[in-house]
Amino acid sequence: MPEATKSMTIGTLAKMADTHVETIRYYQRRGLVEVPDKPFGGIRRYDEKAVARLHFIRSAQWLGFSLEEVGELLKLEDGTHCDEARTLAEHKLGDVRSKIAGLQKMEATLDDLVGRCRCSRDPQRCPMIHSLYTDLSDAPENPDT
Amino acid sequence: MPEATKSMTIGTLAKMADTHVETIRYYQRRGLVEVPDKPFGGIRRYDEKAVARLHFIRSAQWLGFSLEEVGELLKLEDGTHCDEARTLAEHKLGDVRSKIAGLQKMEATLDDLVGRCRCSRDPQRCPMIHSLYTDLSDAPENPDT
DNA sequence: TTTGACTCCGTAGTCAGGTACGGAAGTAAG
DNA sequence: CTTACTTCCGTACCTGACTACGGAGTCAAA
Repeated sequence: MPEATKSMTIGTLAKMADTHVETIRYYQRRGLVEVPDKPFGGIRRYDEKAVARLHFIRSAQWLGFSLEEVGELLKLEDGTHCDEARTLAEHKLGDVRSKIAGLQKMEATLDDLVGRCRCSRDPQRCPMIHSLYTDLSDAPENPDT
Repeated sequence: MPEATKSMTIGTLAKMADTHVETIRYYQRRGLVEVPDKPFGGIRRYDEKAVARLHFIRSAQWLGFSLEEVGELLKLEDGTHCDEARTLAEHKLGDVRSKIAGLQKMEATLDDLVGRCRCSRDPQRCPMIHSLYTDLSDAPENPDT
């Protein structure tokens, strides 16, 4: 582990994590990112852990977790609420698995669609798209909750 | 195909699609759901196709597509822009596939977590959660766009 | 030691995706 | 024909996740 980038300012941190200062502050307000102590009347500094945390938040979000859920996932980190953590992780696992299942269904449908759609010269022959409806509408019995 | 439920009112449609009247109207405003002609001074009626469309919208949304994207997917339906449609579907497919990959990574991590987290009596022993960071933070190079 | 960029912090605005409200008009049951 | 329930349509409001703004303080290079 390189100790190179220790003590970044929030601006540098933002660049490192490919996000914006205001977004980081927003996460801090929401308790997702720690607000480091600031040296008397000085400026707060951040390290690589903050970068990693921001990456994690962005990844989890991209995968469809809300910031609230991300917060829960992040609680698993401290290792102090092991039982809770396991329960939470099990829940998330269920979540993740049904998302995967749903996406795989969509993958199959889209793949099928792309496969059939070899009708470059005859638009009339491209009606299989209708399967988008039927294939998917019976997919998730009970989306989310 | 049963022709049973022809000519539902918007309220019935909402129930059938397990959604709300106002949501349907919102989709109509966004052009995702057709507004049928109304008989002079009467009330608009909807059929099974509308139900299917609403199911589709909800499924696609649940899978992480925005209403704007859902709109694009729905354009595939008329079969008149076959090339465009295929391109669009290919894009979505790429999207879907990387989401699946990301979620599978998360699944593995969570599964591992749940497996290791057999430390009901010793919280200190639960530090593997850190893998959430490292496993995921190098996952999607370029989330969304 | 001044200047320009950056930080801090609070508050306000934005955008997506709904959700709620309210009055007028349609409709169905008794 | 009245009463109760819907529909219609417009506008306003709400939540989540940012994004922008402004004034005061900090810091580092010239």
